[in-house]
Parts: sequence; structure tokens; C-alpha cells
Amino acid sequence: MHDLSYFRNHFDRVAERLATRSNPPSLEQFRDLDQRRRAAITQTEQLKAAVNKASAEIGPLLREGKDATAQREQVRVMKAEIASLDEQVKSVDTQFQELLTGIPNTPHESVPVGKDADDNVEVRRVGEPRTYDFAPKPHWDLGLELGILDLERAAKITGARFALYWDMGAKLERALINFMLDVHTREHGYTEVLPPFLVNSQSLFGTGQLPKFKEDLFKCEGQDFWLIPTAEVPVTNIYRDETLEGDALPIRLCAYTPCFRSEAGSYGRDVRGIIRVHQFQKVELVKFTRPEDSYAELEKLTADAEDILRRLCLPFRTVVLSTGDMGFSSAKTYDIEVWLPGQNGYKEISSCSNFEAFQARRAGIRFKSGKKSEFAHTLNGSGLAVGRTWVAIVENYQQKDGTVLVPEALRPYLNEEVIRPRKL
RNA sequence: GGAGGAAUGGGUGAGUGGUUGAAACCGGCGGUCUUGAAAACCGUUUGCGGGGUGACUCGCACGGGGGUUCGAAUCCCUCUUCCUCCGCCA
Repeated sequence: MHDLSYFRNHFDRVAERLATRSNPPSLEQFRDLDQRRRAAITQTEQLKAAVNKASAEIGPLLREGKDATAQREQVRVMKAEIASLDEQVKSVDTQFQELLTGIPNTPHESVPVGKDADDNVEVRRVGEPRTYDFAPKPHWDLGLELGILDLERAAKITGARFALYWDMGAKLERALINFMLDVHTREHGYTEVLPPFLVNSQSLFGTGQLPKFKEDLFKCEGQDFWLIPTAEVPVTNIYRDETLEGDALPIRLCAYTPCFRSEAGSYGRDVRGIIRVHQFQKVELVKFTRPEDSYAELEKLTADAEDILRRLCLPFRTVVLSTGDMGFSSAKTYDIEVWLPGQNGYKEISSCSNFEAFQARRAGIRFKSGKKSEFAHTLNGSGLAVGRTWVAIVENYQQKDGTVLVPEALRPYLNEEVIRPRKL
């Protein structure tokens, strides 16, 4: 959510910047609604002040034993008028809030202007894709042949786009989770948290998934519980409606959680394998910072996520998303893309964003700054998507004989150097 | 799931219909005193939203929502959360 007075006072400049997004918000109504809302508020509040004044006079009159019928009648009439005016205020305010909360964040000045993902700008490329003296297979073939990934039974148990891992497949997933959490907590200074995997509407509003993107989420029937689409939601909301001590910043948290996404609107995309599924595992990095530090912290957070890929010796590149490819709440986003031989290309494995005060304003996350309190900046990024890291390892470390080599860094976690085929 | 109890400002906690946006204490901030610090003393210390260049002013908020009343922290309804006891349970 935008700062209202800033938005009002810099309307043309902000509107121009917002127009560079892929779904630019319609702002035509803003000025009219804003003005109508303020006029309505002024009107009712003046009347309320009159009522307060009149009814304060009644008490003393009664105490003196005088008659107050006239005053009572006067207040009663004004109250009736207020009731109808309040309706108007409520109606215009609701419209205004809907408009305001539906406006995406302003892209930071360093974000390249562009239409879509094609206009994203590569900022780094690390590692060389391996060359194979055989045709590398995609992970869905490898997973089946190795007996570690069982998509058919997952579909039976639940449905399409779910995964069942067996044996070394399950252990690899678990090893990756532990490895990532260990690196971030021991080497990068993050504190581990284990949050609820179900959240309420208020939390989803705080991080910006609601009200606009509810079709992407799973909801529990008859209850205000939603399956989390990312740990960003419960972890960022840890400090919802709280004021943090200024000295406590920056706060760096990391969390492992499963993530649940309905993937509505993604039909036909990444249908094979487990690149795009309804449930996947992720280790998430979340930061709360002072405004002046947030961009430096974004660089560090992105580097922390990249470090996992470096340690696993997986080739990757990092791009800065163009204005046309950014998410709703973000002011700046880096995507980290890992090399996948099965796709013969780079595929997103982490998305690292600075939301500035956009989420903090929605969620009421403040910090003490001298005598005043102000909104913190929030950031987050995948560190990393575990399922896609699993894919990257299986595909990049496959060998001619059908086995998969375990990356050096994971061997202590797996007690194996090679994943060998087994019967499913 | 059943039975009781509770929810007030950063914290403790008073307040059961009319200058109570809220006593008191603690904490925080500023000051006096002091070589410095402590102590003592004085002052100050909620948020959101309107109006005004500004001094300032108005409205709303005592867990959330609704109601009674000229007037609600205080009375009623409802929801939520927490505590105690019982039941169930990994």
C-alpha cells in the first residue's frame, strides 16, 4: 500500500512510473474519489462535533434539575442526519480503499523499464553449463529410472502436479533443506523460525496476496485459514502490528516450509515433471530493515541465495526484473536462474525482492526511530526453492551410466556419493 | 468438545453511565542539580483520519464488530484471543 499523502502529492510522477508495469492500475478515479471522501468526512465530522457539544451541555442541565428536552431533541435530529452521512462516508471510503489497496508498488528508479520477462537484464552469470558426451535427460525421466520420483502414484493419491519422492529422492529433498538452513543460519547470520503453514486473511493482506490474488491460493472450507503460498507470508507477519526497537534492525530470518499454490492460469506451462506443482518445499529468507539500508540488504540477500548454488556448483545467472515482469508488492526484484540441461536453459530458482514500506504499511510493521516510529522495509527471497534445486542436481549431475553424482557439499547430509537406480 | 474467568496506553494496574484519551507506579525522552554519574526534583511521553501555510483545531479508537442512551472503558449481544479445570489426543 502506498503512503496516501505522498501518493497524493506526487501523483503524476508515481502514476507515470506505475504505468510501466505489465498490469498498470487504473488511476482515473483516484482524484475524484479522494476528494469526495475527504469532503464527506469533513461534513460528518463537523456534525459530530456539534452533537458532542450539545450532549455535553445536557449533563449539567440535568444536574441542576432543569429541563433538557429541547437539547435532547436537537441531538436526536442531528444523529439521524449523521447516520445517513456515515453511510455515504463508508461507501466512498470502501471504494477508495479498494482502489488504494489494489495499486501495486512503485518500481525503484534502478529497475529497467520493460514490457515483460524478455526485458529483464542479466547482472551476473556464474559457472559454465557442463557439456555432455551423451544426451542429458530431463528429470522426469531420470526420476522414474532412478526410482526416486513417482508422479503416477502422486496423481492417484492427490492429483496432477503433485510429487511422491522415494528413498534417495526423499532424502535428497531433506538433505537440501538441512543444508540450506545450516548455511544461512551458520554462515549468513539468519535466525531460523518454523512458522504455521496456514495463515489468516489478515496476514495475506499484509504481504499483498489478498485481496487481488486469491485465485492463486488454497483455502480451507468454512474457515479463515489459507495454505501458505510461501513462507514470506507467515514470517513477514510475525511482526504485524508491532513496533520494533530501532537497534534490533536489521532482522534476518529464515524458514523452511512447504508452499501451496493453485497455479490457476498456468495451464500448459511446465506441465512435465515437478518444475511447477501445487505443493513444493522452500527455504525462505526474510529481512526487516531501516529504509536507508534496504537496498544494500537486498544485494546481500541475493548473494546469500546465490551462495547455495555456488556451494552446490550449479551454474546460474541473476537477472533484475524489468518493470513489466515484477510482482505486485515489489519495488525491485532479482531472479536467480539455475541451468537445467533437461530444458537446455536457465530456470527461476529464487526471487529476491525489496518491498520497501509497501508491505509494512499494509501490515503495520514499524520501528522506533528516535521519538517517532516509522515503517520498516521488508525484503524476502527464496534461499532456495528446494524442489527446483532437486531438479537441478539430478539433471546437472547425471552421468552416462544412469547414476547421479551427489554434490560434494551434500555428501555429509546423504552419506552417499552416488544415487543409483532402484525399482519403483 | 464441556465448565468457569479475563482482555484498559511501552509495562504493571485503577476506573461500573457525564471535562476519563483515560489515575497511580514503572519504563522512555527532555531539563534542573553535579567535575561526571547516580539520587532527588520538574516537565514530557498513544495511534489513525479530517481542516489549516502555521500556531492550532476537529473526529474516531479502552481486544474486534454490532446495539441501548442525549451521553459508554463502564450496560446488552456477538466474535476473537488468553488463563484455570475436565475430557480427548501426537
